Amino acid sequence: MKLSTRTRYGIRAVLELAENYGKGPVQLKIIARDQGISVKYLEQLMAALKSAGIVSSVRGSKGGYVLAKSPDQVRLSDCFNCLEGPVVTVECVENDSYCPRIGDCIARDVWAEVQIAVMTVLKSMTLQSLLDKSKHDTNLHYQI
Amino acid sequence: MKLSTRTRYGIRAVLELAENYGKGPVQLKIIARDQGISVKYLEQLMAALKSAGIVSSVRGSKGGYVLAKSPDQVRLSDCFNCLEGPVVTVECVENDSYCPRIGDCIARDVWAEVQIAVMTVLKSMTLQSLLDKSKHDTNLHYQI
DNA sequence: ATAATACACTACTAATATAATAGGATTAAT
DNA sequence: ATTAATCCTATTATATTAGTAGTGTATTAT
Repeated sequence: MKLSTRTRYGIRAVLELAENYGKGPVQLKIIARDQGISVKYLEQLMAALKSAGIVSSVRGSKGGYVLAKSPDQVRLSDCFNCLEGPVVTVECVENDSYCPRIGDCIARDVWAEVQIAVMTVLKSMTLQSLLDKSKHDTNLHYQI
Repeated sequence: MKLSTRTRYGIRAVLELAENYGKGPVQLKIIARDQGISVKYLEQLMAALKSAGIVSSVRGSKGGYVLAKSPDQVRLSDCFNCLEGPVVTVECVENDSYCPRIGDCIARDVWAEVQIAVMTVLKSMTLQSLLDKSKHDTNLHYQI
């Protein structure tokens, strides 16, 4: 149950946008440089974040990306869902009609509870709450 | 963050052993048949569970596997760790010296909290508590 | 003893998913 | 027009997961 680079990179990118909220668009090449990610790969992550309504883009010269909402409106759970997909993919947890034993199955309960626990943590965090936590530090790069 | 078949199958197998606790060894071919898993694949999972001290084996004719402890002594977290590895693998959460920014990094806090949340759920469950939950049902197969 | 049974160990292969790269199209500012 | 940026699609490389195969070893029943 490893975290993909998609999610790790994507959340670092979104945190960088949160830092620059209200200061105009940030270009991909800047984020890519700061975070040590390829521009082309980052493009794909931003496309996903964009269609999820988390960021929006400004095309053309002097363009870039901005957060689509204020940092306190963006939950980590939204970013995670968008980048990583459902928290714990066990088909029967997502899809009630997947398995006929759904009423009886013990193991399903385990994964369902894990799912809820992770979502609860991620829903409780916003980009703003994360920034607040570390406002005493300067020049962060969220290098996970 | 998908769950591997190793973990899904392994936990189903262990639950089957829990059901048969005190009734002598259960053969791999029986578990494999019940759970719809290949014997050869299951062998590998049981080897891991054995070296983690969760199950033990009886070799030779009439042999098989048994739980090494009573079902209320086996936490789901133990099974999970053994089969799946650390809950959320983000190197910096496991290894303090991986990244120099560890003191500053915002994102790391996210994954550390997720890790704790998942472990808390899994530690709170034992094989016995799961069996108790479904004692009104007969002939379960934990078909996730 | 010997045959049958069942776990033990190691290596290999196939399938899938992740991670990343590449190239060209579109849009906007100068 | 030119430049700088996002947008879109396809392709490739790498890693992981899932599963198969074959041989070895211990134990029991006969």
